[in-house]
Amino acid sequence: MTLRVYNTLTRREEPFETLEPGVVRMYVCGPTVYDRAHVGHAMSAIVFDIVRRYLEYKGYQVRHVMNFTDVDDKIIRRAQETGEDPFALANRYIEEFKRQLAQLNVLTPTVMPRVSETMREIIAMVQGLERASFAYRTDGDVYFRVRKDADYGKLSRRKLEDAVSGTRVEVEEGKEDPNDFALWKAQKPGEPAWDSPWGPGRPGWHIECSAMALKHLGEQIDIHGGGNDLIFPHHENEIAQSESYTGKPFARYWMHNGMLQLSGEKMSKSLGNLVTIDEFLAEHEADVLRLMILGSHYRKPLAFSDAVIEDTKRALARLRGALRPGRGTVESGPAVERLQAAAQAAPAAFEAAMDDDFNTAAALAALYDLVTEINRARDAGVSPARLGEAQAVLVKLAGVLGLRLEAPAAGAGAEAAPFVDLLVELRSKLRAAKQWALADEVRDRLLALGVVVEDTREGSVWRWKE
RNA sequence: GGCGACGUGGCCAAGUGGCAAGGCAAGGGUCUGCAAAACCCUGAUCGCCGGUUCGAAUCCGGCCGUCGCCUCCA
Repeated sequence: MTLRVYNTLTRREEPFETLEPGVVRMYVCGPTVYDRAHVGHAMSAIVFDIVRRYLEYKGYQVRHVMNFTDVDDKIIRRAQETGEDPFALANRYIEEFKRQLAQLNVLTPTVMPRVSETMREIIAMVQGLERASFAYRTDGDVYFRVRKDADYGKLSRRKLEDAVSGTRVEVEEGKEDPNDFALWKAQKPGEPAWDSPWGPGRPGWHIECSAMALKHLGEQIDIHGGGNDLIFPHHENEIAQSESYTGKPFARYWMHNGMLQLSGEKMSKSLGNLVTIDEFLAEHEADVLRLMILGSHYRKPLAFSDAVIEDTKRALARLRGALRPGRGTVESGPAVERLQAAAQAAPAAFEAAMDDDFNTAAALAALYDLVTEINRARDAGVSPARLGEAQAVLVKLAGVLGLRLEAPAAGAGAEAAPFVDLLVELRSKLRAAKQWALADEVRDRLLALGVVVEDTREGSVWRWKE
């Protein structure tokens, strides 16, 4: 099976072929670091983490670049409001986001460049565009000449005329066309600035990504990703700049994830309906957010609500429950054969789903099917060793999706375990003596302390409550 | 106003021409002293109306509804 990927540029699913065999160059737009990151940012990072993990599972070497936009109007404004140094402010949020990515089990991108570290390349690129008359200057500003770019609008399928008739295009002094966008902005009083051929100033919003992709991945890349709210104008403008500069097609596949919806609306700062990553992680595990995302297709909007979170927690408990050891002794026979057949079939079903434009919901269904078979086998008394073979497949495939499937490490768990063992053992004696009331009280009170006790045919087992 | 996406059982959500995945919830059953977990079973004429087709959730047209982009946005 070959991987097929939906390409926003062509609005179709296409077979995935890389520019260089075995290597994937992937650029994903990271956040503008002026405020705390919310779960929408996490979603984007997780979606492309899954893409990366699956590509690596398929044997590709992935060069994954995710940028930080640390030079920007909003950062400067925020810094002016708080009196903080804009670089210090940006740096703080960068470190915070990196920590959150690690907590979310997102593999560290190969490179995480910043605008402030890419200034030389940005300036060179603007100069190149100016030389080729794709750019022009007005005072200390430099604009991209949209009319000069014949296929401008091909990603968002927008015609220049449509935008012109709209009322929202801001009219700025000196622009030849309202659709022209800034490549370089002249310094205003109190703003940080870099020296350039056009005087002190800073880059416009879109040029950074073009420059960082060029610097770290080359003139042409395989995958360019981001949220679908970036299609226009950000990615449209990136294409315009990069392709006008190099004369070559920029990205082979444009991938865009859908937006997280909170009470039916897109989660965003302007609407104020957001949940920060730290707020989420304070109450739920990282696997919960990831499993929510995996449950639907990455291109579609995803419903985010307390009800969905709670459902997902229970679904996660089901996945984890399949990893319980069991105490059977059956080493062969129909139950074992059935389990082995399921374990063998699972990877193929999983890959078929993932090969179809990363259909994680269908891939998860393959995992749940395996879960059912493992549980069946356990009920049928299959030995821990035979069970373990199938469980290893489950753990491996879940790992490709970035799910850890590890129960949270209970704080004082290690020290408390012998005491819980003792209580459970004593309770077993009570049960043997049919002292039901006392036995039930022990179980109830342990549950209140976060310990789940379950009685099986082979004896009582316990685990920390999730 | 322009561009685009979506509407599948109580909820979340796959499926884009051939008997409608999966998860959660609900009901019934097995097991159990009880419980929990697990397993088995039960349930959808796929927004509405037309059309194409031997056959449509899936293609085409219309309508209704929801959402996104067009300004910063993952």
